[in-house]
Amino acid sequence: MAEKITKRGVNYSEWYNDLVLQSGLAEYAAVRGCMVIKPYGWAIWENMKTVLDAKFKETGHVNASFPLLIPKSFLEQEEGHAEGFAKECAVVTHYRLKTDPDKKGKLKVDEESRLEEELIIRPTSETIIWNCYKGWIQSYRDLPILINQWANVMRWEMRTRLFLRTAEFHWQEGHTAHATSEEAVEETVKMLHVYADFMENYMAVPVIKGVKTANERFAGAIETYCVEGLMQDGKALQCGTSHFLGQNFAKAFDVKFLNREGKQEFAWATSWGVSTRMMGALIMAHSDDDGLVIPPRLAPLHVVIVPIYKTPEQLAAISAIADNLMRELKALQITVKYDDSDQSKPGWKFAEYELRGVPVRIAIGGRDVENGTVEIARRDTKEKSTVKNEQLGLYIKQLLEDIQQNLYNRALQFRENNTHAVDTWDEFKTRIEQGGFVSAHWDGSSETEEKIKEETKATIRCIPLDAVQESGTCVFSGKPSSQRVLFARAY
RNA sequence: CGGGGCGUAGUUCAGCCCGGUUAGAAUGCCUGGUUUGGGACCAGGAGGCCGCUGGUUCGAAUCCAGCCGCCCCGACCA
Repeated sequence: MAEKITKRGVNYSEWYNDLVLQSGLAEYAAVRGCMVIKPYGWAIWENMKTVLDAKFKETGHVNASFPLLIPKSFLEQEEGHAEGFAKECAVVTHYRLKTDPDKKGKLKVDEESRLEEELIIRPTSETIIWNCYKGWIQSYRDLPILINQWANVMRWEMRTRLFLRTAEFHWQEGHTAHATSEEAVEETVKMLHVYADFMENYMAVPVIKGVKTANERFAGAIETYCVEGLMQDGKALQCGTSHFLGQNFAKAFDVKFLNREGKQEFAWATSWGVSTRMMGALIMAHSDDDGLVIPPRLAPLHVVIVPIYKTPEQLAAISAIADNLMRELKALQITVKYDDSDQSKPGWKFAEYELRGVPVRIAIGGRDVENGTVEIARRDTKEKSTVKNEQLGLYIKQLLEDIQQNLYNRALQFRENNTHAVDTWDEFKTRIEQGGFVSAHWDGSSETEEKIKEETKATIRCIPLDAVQESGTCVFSGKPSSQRVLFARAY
C-alpha cells in the first residue's frame, strides 16, 4: 500500500500528513475538518486512555457521561467562557427533516421543527456539568466532586490538521468541585503532574510544566497550567491543560454550599483535559522518514516475527520456533504477531512494520534455524543483531524498556539542544527563527506579549513552574523582570 | 474569512490549452504459476454518472456559467 513519504527535511507538515495517512492511523472523513480514526490509530489512543484512566482512578476520580448537546443559554452564563467559545460552535436549530416536494429523493429541513432554544454541540462541558452540580451540592459534605468524562467534542475550527486540530476530537475532561480555593488549586496542580508523568513515562515526550499568561488562558479560568512539548521541527505543542476556575462557574450556575461554619459559599472548580492531539505529539516527537516510531508502552503491537523461507519444511521449522517464542513473549505481557502470510515478501513486510512503528522485529530464516539464532531489529535505531535463540523473552522485555528509555532520552536531548536562554532582542529573533524554546525575560504585560507575537509569531508557551527567580530586563521592552519565561512558535 | 490548489478506476495521477473511434498509465484488486535474508516476476482478468446542474455544439472529461466538496498556506484554537 504505502509508498513515498515526504522527507521531514523537505516539508515537515507534508511528512506528517503522509505519515498519518499511510501508516493507517487515520484518514479524512467525508465531513470537512473531521477525521476517521482507523483501528491502528484508535488502538494507540485506547492504550493512552487505559493508562490515563487508571491514573485518574488512582487519584480518586470517577467517570460519568454528560449530554452532547448544551442549551445555548447555558453557554451564556459565564461571560469569559461564552466569548471564548462562541466563534466556534456548531448549533442545532431543528429536529426534523422532510422529503422535498420539489426534488425527488431529496430531504430538506422541516421549518416547522425549529427549536425554541438552539442547542450547541459541546465544545467543552463546563456549563452542562456545573448546571448538574447545582443539584448535587448543598453542603461541604458533598464535596469534593471528582468526575471525569471521556467524550467527543466539537469546535468549528477555521483550519484543521489531522489529530492536531480537527473539528471533532476525542478527549477526557475532568471537572471537579471543591470546598476551598486551596484544595482546588492543589487538584489542578496534581492533575498537571499526572499529565506530565504520562507524557514522559509513556509517550516518552519530555514536557515543561508551567502556567499560561493571561492571553493564553482558558476562557473562564483564573489560572491555566499546561504541559508543553517540543516537536522535531522546533515548534512547541501544548499537550495538556489543567485549569483552576475559581468560583466563576459556581457563580454562573449558582452552586452554593453550606460550609462548616454554616455559611453559604460558592464552590471552587477545576477542569483538565488531554485530547487526541497527543497522537500528534507522539507522531511528531519520535517518528522518522521511514515511518512511525511508537514507544513500546503505547504500541498496540510490540513485536512482529517475520519468517523467511524457501520450502514448506523450512516454514514448518520456523513456525515451531516462532510458536515457542510467542508463548514466551505473551507470558511476559508482550504483544506479538507472527506474520507468515505468503502474500508479500519479507522485504515488503519489513518496510510495512517500520512504517507502522512496531518497536521490535524478529526475522527467522533458514540460517537461523541451522544456527539456533534469530535476527532482532529495533525500530528506534534501525540496528539489527543476530542473537542466540535462548532466553529471548527476557531479552526482548529488556530491549523494549531500552527502546522506551532511548526514545525519551533522545527527545530530551533534542529539547535541550533546542532550548536557549537569550538576553537581547536580536538574539531572540534569530533563535526563534531557528526553532525551539527560547527562555527570556518578559515584563509581564499583555501588550509586550502581543507585540512579540506580531513580530516573530512566537508566543509565551508558559511560565515554567520551576523558573528560578532572577532579576533581568524584558527582552523586548527593557523593563524589569523577575524571571524568565518560555517562548516558542507553536502548533 | 483572505490567498492558492484540486475534483477522471480502490489509490496516485495523465489526458483538457487546441472538442472528434471503445477515456489511459502506474499501483492496488481477482485467477493461475514461478518466487521469498530489505517494498519480486510472468500471463490472464475485473474495475469509470470524467464532482453536480445547466448551456454552446452534429458531437463535451475537454469550451462557457452556476453550484458543491476537499486539501494546502495565513488570521483563530486543545
